[in-house]
Amino acid sequence: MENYQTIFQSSSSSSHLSLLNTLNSQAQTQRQDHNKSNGYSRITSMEIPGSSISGVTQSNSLTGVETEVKIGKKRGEKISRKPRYAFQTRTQVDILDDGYRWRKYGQKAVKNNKFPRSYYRCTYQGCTVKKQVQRLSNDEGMVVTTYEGTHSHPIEKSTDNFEHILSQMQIYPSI
DNA sequence: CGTCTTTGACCTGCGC
DNA sequence: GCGCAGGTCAAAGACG
Repeated sequence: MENYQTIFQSSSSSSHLSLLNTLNSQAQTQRQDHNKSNGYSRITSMEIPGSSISGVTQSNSLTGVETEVKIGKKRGEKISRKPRYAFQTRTQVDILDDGYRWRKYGQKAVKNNKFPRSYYRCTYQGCTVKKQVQRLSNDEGMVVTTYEGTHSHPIEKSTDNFEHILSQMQIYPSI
């Protein structure tokens, strides 16, 4: 029954979607090439010139990590796969305002990390996208945001700052 | 009153 | 089989 959409609806103002869509396409192509079983099979880096997120001037670099996840651990359901993208962001704020509405549904202490990991789910009806946010203990200025799945709907609010950042992202094929 | 966060319990996978 | 770690659920409370 779970039908995870990977096709974005057209939205003229959704550069976030465009970017993630690009990543998704790349990831799928690379997945065919490298066909690793699981884990972080590919790393994508992005350089962002001085920028601000939600009014906080920070991020100089982002690192995107694409991987695949087995899901369906929900009480005996079938196992399927979802793309997952991790972005390392150097910022003082944990929550990047990416234009979507998120509801926090959990927080867990992570081993070897003094900061907890937070779990968020997109609140758009029918959207199953999740994200995890975690601050690195060995680099307190670095926040890792992991997106799981892709949005099948337009952004709900305008986030010029974030769009500006994304628009300047340069995607490197690999590390 | 609706929405969101907090937080402990619960479930599952994995390594030993 | 057991214990640990990661991920999710859901009740209760906070907040606008």
